[in-house]
Amino acid sequence: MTCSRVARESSRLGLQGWEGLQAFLGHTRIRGRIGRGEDIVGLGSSPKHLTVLLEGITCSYTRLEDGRRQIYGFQYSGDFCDLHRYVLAEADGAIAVSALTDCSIGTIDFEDIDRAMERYPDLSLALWRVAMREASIARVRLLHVSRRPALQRVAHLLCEQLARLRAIGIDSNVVPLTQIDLADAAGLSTVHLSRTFSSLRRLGVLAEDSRAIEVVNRERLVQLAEFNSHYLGVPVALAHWEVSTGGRDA
Amino acid sequence: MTCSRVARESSRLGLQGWEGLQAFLGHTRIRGRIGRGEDIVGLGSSPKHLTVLLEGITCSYTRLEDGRRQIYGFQYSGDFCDLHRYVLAEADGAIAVSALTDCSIGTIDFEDIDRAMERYPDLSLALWRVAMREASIARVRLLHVSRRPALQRVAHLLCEQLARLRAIGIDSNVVPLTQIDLADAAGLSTVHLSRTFSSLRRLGVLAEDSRAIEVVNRERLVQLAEFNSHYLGVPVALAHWEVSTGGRDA
DNA sequence: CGCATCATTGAAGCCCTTCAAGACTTGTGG
DNA sequence: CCACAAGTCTTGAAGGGCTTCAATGATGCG
Repeated sequence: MTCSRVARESSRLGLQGWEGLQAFLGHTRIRGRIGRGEDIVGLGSSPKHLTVLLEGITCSYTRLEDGRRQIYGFQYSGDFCDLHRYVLAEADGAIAVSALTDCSIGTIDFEDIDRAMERYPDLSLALWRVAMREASIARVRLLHVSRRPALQRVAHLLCEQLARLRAIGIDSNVVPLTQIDLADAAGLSTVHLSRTFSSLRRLGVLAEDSRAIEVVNRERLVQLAEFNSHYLGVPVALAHWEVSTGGRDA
Repeated sequence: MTCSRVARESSRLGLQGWEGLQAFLGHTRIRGRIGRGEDIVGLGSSPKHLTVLLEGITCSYTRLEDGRRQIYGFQYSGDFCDLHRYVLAEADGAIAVSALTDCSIGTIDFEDIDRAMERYPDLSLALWRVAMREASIARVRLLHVSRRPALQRVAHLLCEQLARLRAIGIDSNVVPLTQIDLADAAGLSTVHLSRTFSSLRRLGVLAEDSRAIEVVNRERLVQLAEFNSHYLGVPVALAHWEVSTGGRDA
């Protein structure tokens, strides 16, 4: 079941050939579980394989000397954790990935990717496209952090997470992150993020009582954020292919 | 002479095979001159070709409804202006490119790229790598805009421009941009950027008198910015290949 | 020479940060 | 089952970095 997520992710992001998809994903090795808070890809490390998130939520981030964290993006079930490392392995050791919930992960050796791309040249275009979507997300975040006040910035972040969750089949109104995570992604202090949440509750966008981050007025949220999901590259047709990795599931 | 810049850019960014390089760059068509301030790639448009900057400086940016501009990156002679559009043509019409100085540009049809990549599969990896370097720059900017005060942010931006200019053979202490451009890239108001420049002059980093943005103490600037050029992927060996595009030079 | 662009400086004020303390939740062990 | 600890969230108060508004100076181009 987790494996189908990988397929879905790949399919929705532009992998067009079924064969290439198989060739690529067939090499996924189930690696087992990672506890919440642990690093999946460390700051200095550069393993020779790609990490696939099978279940759970992770974030890519860097830490400043003083310990503050900047989150570049979130990964959900089926996302690649460190695709940027495939072409810039040496250059981009500055980005780490850590588990925000308990996760289960798989890996695909770079060598296997190399070989799959030799047989299916379109695969590299597909992966390039996936990587560029992440880049788009970072650019949009830059725009908001740079130019938008906290309320819109947070609203946009919430919209984005809901849209991405929906894209992998989770149609919920709850954003499964902590305020701390959102603050580190939005470039705000946790204190001010909490105050921003108060405003959003007062505006009737977030649930007043719920302990979870629950959106009760999606339309208003989108409107506040001036959210346009275009940059997420949500597909026209969302295929739901099933694929077996043939792995020993942990 | 402008054409050699294209070759140099490509070579320094990981294009390893001479043949693939030729096959790719041979399709460059000289398009002529663009005046300062003009848009090279508009906000809604999506032409079916790649734009190569042969001479001059451009920036990629988006504009908010109120007219404010966020600059994502600068392009110098030899850089691609809109490589992101090759794999995400539809999705990323939100980014425009405009000329910050008078420029001369060339184009390469997407179709020609497709064909070159069929013959030289490594070409797609090379271009992917080039695109990822841009993404790295955007991520580093996000980090600074999000977490660093104006002084360090501006210092870092200046370091980056000097490093990139040096990488294309321009070893100058002058950053050929306006304060307005830098402010829009750093996410600061022009007023505060001007004040930040005052500080940098008082610190002996920028020239006191010069009207241009002239760095007189590079070491101190790097130190202030905590600059590490790693993310720019500066090559170990910087080849200086010459290549003729065989075009009618405008 | 006049006009547009760019740069500088002052003043007022707001958004957000930091510090600090307390409430609430969750899980863990006695 | 309760006590305790650790993590998360909330709220208040003080202060600072940056923005906006406004006016002026400097530069360069037709």
